[in-house]
Amino acid sequence: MSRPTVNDIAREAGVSLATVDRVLNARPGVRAKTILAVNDAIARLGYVRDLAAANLARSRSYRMVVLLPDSDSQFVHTLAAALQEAAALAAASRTEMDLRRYPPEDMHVLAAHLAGLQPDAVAGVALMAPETPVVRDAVRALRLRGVPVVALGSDLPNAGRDHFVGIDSHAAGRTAGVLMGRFCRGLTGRVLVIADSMLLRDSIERRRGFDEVMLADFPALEVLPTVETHGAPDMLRAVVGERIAATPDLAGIYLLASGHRALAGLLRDRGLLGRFTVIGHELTPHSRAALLAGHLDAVIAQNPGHLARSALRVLRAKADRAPIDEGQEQLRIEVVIRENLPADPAETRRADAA
Amino acid sequence: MSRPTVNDIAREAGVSLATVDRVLNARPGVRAKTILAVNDAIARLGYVRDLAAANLARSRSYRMVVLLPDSDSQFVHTLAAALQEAAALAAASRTEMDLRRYPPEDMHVLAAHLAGLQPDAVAGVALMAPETPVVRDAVRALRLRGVPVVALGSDLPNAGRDHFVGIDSHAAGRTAGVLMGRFCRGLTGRVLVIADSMLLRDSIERRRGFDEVMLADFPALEVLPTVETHGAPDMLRAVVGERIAATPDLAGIYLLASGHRALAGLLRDRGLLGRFTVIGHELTPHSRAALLAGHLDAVIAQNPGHLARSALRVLRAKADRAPIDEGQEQLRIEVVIRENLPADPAETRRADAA
DNA sequence: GAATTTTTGAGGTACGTTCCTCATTTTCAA
DNA sequence: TTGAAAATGAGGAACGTACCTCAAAAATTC
Repeated sequence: MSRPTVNDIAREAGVSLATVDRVLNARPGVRAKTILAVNDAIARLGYVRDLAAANLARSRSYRMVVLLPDSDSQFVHTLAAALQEAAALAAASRTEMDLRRYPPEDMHVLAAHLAGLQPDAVAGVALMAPETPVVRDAVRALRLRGVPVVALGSDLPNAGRDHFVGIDSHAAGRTAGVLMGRFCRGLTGRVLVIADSMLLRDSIERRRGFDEVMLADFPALEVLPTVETHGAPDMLRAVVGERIAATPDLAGIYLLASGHRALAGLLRDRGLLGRFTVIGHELTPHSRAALLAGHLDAVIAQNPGHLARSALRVLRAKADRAPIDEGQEQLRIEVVIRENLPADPAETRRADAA
Repeated sequence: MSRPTVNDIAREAGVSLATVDRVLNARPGVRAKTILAVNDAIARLGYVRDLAAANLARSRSYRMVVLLPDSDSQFVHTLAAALQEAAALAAASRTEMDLRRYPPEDMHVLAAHLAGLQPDAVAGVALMAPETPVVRDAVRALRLRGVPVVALGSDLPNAGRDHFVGIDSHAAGRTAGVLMGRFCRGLTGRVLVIADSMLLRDSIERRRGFDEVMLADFPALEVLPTVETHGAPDMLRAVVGERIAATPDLAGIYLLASGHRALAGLLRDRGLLGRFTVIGHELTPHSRAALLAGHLDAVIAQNPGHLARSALRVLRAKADRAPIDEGQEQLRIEVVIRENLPADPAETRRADAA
């Protein structure tokens, strides 16, 4: 009738509750034959462990440490907010989050942070960091001490992280390339690429994907060398301004990372708004505003809420040694234009309050 | 130190456990003043109800009925599979799903189905159906009997559903319009629109959004009247074939609903593959194949897995009278092109098995 | 076949909440 | 001031699982 319980399994398998428990929780002291009998009964009855009861009985709680760079990037801010929100929800299932920031320029501080984590006090770690040797070693050491590690937003493939939550930067760059090429259909000209720094793996991969597509499919467009702004708006205005002036046949601008506001300001001042196809990454208040105003044609994004929830869910699964629902944790490479811009979460909250 | 429990609240508020329980579960028989005192204590302690324990104690299980049209549409198939998968996961939290099909041509059968549901045996209903008067009345009656109803994929705004899980068809149509217009940059010509039936609300709204954008922003493109195929591939080949022949300056084709395979076949036979910009809706095995082959330029989609999980989560929240996390339940209008095509879930499973 | 080890059984407590009963106290209106 | 009604307290059982102990049974070794 109703769902079978451990007691039903015991009866069905003709063993005691204690034995069923030993099998279910992989405790020692059970003959292989008995294990099989129990598993048989489980399969016959279609037993599914009641997670609610199990977690309650364990009375275990999970402290997840999340490490983000302490940069003033809007994406990081948005992600931090999404993480807080996800953590508030996760609190109902005994998961708490400890969100920490580290100075983005010094990976030794991050490594020291990781080295200082006590395995018995931390159920898992999610971090967003570039894969430098220092970080790689720190992550490896942490995993050796038994702490699951999830790479957040930016992958750490060679650090042996347990999971990566985020999108494939190379495919994201390709997507940007296709949109740029198609939005510029019929045009012959050049495309300017702007990055914070080409030392970051994400930017490199985006650029690589972008170039691949442009070269193969849109030969009428020539992609210029990357202009680096180091996150400084002034630098962007100066360098990009000079480049625009020097490129009469400019068809498009590809913004690899941040700088939406500075670029919009520059174009506005020069009366160039809407003259080029502009494509960028990540949905932030600035890029959202630019999309709405029509200064920006498309954004390639990942959903920060999804990113945050996935990170916590995956860490929880890893901590429980439970399987992961790949379908649910697969982040999508979103293409956002003005028409499919999702409602602003801040707006929604304001409307709710009213 | 550790998380506060109901007992801590009782102590903090200076009342008994029974009173705390009455307040927490909105049971009658507590003075307003006392309620305030308890809520104060809750806020002071930062109490968060332990869902695991609460659900266990309730030992309530939730039977959700999901009703889908028994059409051979690939989207419905995909959604059904996603629902089964979501239900398997939800089983761990005492939620089971009863997926039923109804003949798509007869809303009276659906209405009878709804009328036959026992409120005490069903915790909630999700249904995908056009908003005919019969359906509207059946939904209203069901809600009056206390069963939460969620509209799935296609909204039922005038039936008073508790929630809509899906995307805004009008905005989806606008998105399709912008892509069509931009992908056809520089061209002057006509756009063919193909629908199963223009009696379906979704198709009407998509078309309306599409037209708005085309008219306002892309005057060089003229949108032709909708061709209806009634879901029949033969009909599509015949009618669309004739229309294509009659339209020498055809620039694009907008597929409002199904028919990806038939259209690809038709274009292939005539040697017209890749000649027009083709934009469609929903990611299915057929549209996926067409994207990969390059016969289809973009698809406007909603994530069926997300749709399924949202539906079950929202029903559960409604059944518990719990608040809904809007951010999480907000479906995105996805733009899918070849470069950001998510991994095929079937492929992933096969790879896992290997 | 005795001694030892391994496996199994029986029974209990705990987790944090829900929901019940019954007794007692407080409040309010007549 | 009294009587009825409303509010509160005290206590306990239950949900399904985890985890503990101790005793009994079975299997293994010499």
